[in-house]
Amino acid sequence: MDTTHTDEQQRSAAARRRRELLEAADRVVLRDGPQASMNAIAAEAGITKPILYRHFGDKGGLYRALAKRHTDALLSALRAALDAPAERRQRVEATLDTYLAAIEALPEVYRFLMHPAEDAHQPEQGFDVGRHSAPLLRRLGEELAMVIAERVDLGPGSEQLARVWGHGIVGMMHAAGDWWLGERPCSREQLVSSLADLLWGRLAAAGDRADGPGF
Amino acid sequence: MDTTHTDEQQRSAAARRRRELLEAADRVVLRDGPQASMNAIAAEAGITKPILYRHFGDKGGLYRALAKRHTDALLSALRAALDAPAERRQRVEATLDTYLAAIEALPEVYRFLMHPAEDAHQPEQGFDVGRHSAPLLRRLGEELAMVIAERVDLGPGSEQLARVWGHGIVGMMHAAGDWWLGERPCSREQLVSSLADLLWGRLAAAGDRADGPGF
DNA sequence: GACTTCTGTTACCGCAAGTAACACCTGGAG
DNA sequence: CTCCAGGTGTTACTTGCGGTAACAGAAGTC
Repeated sequence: MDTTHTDEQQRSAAARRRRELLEAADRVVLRDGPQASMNAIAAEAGITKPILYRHFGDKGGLYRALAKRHTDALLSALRAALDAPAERRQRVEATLDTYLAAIEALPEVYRFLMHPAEDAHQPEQGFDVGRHSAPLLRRLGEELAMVIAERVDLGPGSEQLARVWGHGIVGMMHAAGDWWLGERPCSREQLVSSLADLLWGRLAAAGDRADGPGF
Repeated sequence: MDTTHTDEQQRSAAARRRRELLEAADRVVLRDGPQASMNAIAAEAGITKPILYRHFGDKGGLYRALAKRHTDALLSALRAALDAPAERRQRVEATLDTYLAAIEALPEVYRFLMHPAEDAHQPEQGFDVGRHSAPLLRRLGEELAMVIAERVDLGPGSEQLARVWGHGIVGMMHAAGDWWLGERPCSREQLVSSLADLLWGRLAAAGDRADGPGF
């Protein structure tokens, strides 16, 4: 082609710019929390607001682009743990541990993805993360359901059972991880094995205590 | 004791007013979704903004008061199911069913408690529910942990195990319920028994499918 | 009648999302 | 060389929210 701007060059330039903007947004969000303003993000990127809006449409669009990066990274790590060649319990534990290690390593990213507007000292402006955290959990749940359905022999109604379990297990992992990240009541290994024990029916198998009719 | 305003009368009048305001806020939130504005709530109550602020401090205060009502109601229903005299599996199922019945009966309340800013067509102003949904789930998790710890014989480390399980089970129930409420893929009874099966270790007990190394 | 206290109001501030309108550069077309 | 097209970027604005003075009336107390 010619010496100058072809369409492809323009497109790749735009994509590169988009990546730069996303990285700037990432820095600001990780520094200021989820209530980072569009002005602040634009300033971090060295530009002004309307450019952000030209690239991402609105704040939700920017957020979605930002969340997709992290979400995809987490998902591929989980898939790897889930597909490793080992027996079931080990793989469940590895998957739980991968998730917990991820949220432990980058708690700001995690909080940004899952919790809207942490410290709203001023008004409550902030990324509407709640609306988008559901999609992440849903994706995880569906993904896990697929894996369960295609690997475990559950008899009739297996598909529905697998989906219920997929979402339920993801929710268990998420809630326990959220609580653990806040209080750090035990080591990661302990948490992993406790959760795996739960999934392995230890609650059902345990005996009642001396007092009361038992749980 | 005069003919008119004693302190107690004033206090009870203030409390009654507060209840009226909360009921108005409830109506607006349930009609307009979580992004209901303070102006709209004040208008519904037949007054103007500053009065709301005198009563509740700020928007978060109003939200907390609003959430506490629903949360307390849900919690007492769950406690009843959890404390019923029956064997463990039946009580687990009854508790799950109570929770699911509650969110099924009043999905708007549920969404308000759990999901921030549903339809932000305008900006993303809305109640910062995410910050407060965590407390609800935490309360549920801790409550369940107490029940488990005092009823089930778990041997050494039982307290930590019970807390992990409490939060994990609550998260499982929450995520599965959220997904079920959105997609309605099966009946409530089916969901309940599927989740109970999961807790009873059916995932661990199931065999591998013909292909692959098994999950 | 003055003083407090509770009710309520109007009018404003600050700040954030989002937009319109304008300015600049750079390369190709007549 | 000039004019146009499409990208970059800007300033300045609107709208709508949370939140807050500052003020006004009613009613009981001294």
